[in-house]
Amino acid sequence: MKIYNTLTRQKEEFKPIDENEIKIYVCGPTVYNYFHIGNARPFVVFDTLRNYLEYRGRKVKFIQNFTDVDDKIINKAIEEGVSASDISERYIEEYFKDAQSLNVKKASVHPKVTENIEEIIEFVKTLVDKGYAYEVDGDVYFSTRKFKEYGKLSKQNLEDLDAGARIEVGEKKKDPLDFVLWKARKTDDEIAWDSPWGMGRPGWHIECSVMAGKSLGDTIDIHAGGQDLIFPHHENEIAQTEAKTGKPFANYWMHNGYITVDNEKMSKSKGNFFTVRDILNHYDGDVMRFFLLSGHYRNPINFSQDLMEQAKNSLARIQNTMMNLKHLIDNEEGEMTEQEAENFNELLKYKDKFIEAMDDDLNTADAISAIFEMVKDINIYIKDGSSREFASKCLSLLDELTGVLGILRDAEESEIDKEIEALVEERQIARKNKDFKRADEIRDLLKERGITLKDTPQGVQIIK
RNA sequence: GGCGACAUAGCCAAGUGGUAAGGCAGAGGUCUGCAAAACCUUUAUUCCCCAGUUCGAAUCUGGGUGUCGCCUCCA
Repeated sequence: MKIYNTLTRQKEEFKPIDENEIKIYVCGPTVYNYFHIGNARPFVVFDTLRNYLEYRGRKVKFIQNFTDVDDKIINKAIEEGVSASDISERYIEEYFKDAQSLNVKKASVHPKVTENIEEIIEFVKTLVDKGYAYEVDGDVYFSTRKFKEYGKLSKQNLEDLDAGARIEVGEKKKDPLDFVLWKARKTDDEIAWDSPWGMGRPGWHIECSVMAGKSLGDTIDIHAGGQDLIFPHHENEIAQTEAKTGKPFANYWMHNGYITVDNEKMSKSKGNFFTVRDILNHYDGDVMRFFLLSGHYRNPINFSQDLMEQAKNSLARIQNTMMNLKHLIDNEEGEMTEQEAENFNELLKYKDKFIEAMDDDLNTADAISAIFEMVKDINIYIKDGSSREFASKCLSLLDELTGVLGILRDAEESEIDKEIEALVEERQIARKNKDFKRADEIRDLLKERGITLKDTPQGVQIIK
């Protein structure tokens, strides 16, 4: 498969370090709030990458951290009069709920910063010992200019960065380009750990370097995240890690594009965000996931209700075909005819197209169009009914491909209660007697209760 | 100022040298007691503009225009 590598700014053939296990690290959320759909994009995109690699027979070790100590968490804790860990624990739990709604699987490991303090201190100590970092009044900073390749990911050079850099109030670094590895505690009640430099806590960038290295080793295959992390976060991770190990940190860097609202980047600081929790009140997680995968992951996607409606309607097309196939499986029998075997064979070309698209830097938009083409052909093939075997094989093929994208999970087979069964039965009798007034009455009645009836040659199809 | 992305139908969106995929919405039709679903037909001589390279450009090159982003916490 080909992957666009931010490091080289081109698509490259993906060659794992270890053929038997692919190592992926994705920057996870700072847990101080519900996450918004912009945050959700990398979760969904890289979960899809993982699904696809596994679908192609790879084993994947997938790490996604939780930043559970940070100014924002501390501020929120003060605001609510609770401890920082109360806040982070709460939103980690909420993360898993929303992730599940989006069909984002748990990572192989979800490391937390607070569980890696010792390793972080060790890491910082090594950098100080090697002369890459220095301490000032309990703060420890990384000497950016000492790392000769600084800027290689974001393609910035030090002089240009220098011009724009600023020293924030309270910072004691020697050079505006230096960044903090360890922060001294400011007040006595602030969450802090003991260290060679006194009580304090880790800076933001160091945690990912430490947790990635701990779970995956010095060099990993793919490091991924949102485009806004390229600079400074990922640039700093490279500097720290490569200064320490002398080896490349990650072979491939993948970055997803933003979600915009009215063509502006959605972000917590701008306040123009929609949380996944909130959107779930209006749309299924499946619709949101489909929406997020309907464009290429590196392009920006605009978010609006209108576009969510489009996504919902598009997805319904695939859904309908799958429901129709289920209905056939329940009501038809028999094995595939020769013609059906031939037809099924024809469908496999769309599976090839799907794989080809996904192999090309995870082109989910093209992969989805392959599914639509398959859906169209299936609809034609089953127009006048089909054998149970054919319907069943078509359905599992669709399941296979939609499963890789993580859309259209099998809905729970909800029991049809006796009362509804009786009404459907009554309607059938009314129809037989050409009492269409009563038949339509019943159909409308059930519609109000969220149940749609479709009269097919194979009998009544009861939906939801 | 430095670095970067994007511009394709009413909307969304692939396509990166060989003559414009797919979806949504709209219109007409077939099927149906009527519906629903589905199917058929229909919707870009043209891909922001100008110039160039080429037998051939939405795709490559140069120059514009417009939009957005990173350089400060941010997915």
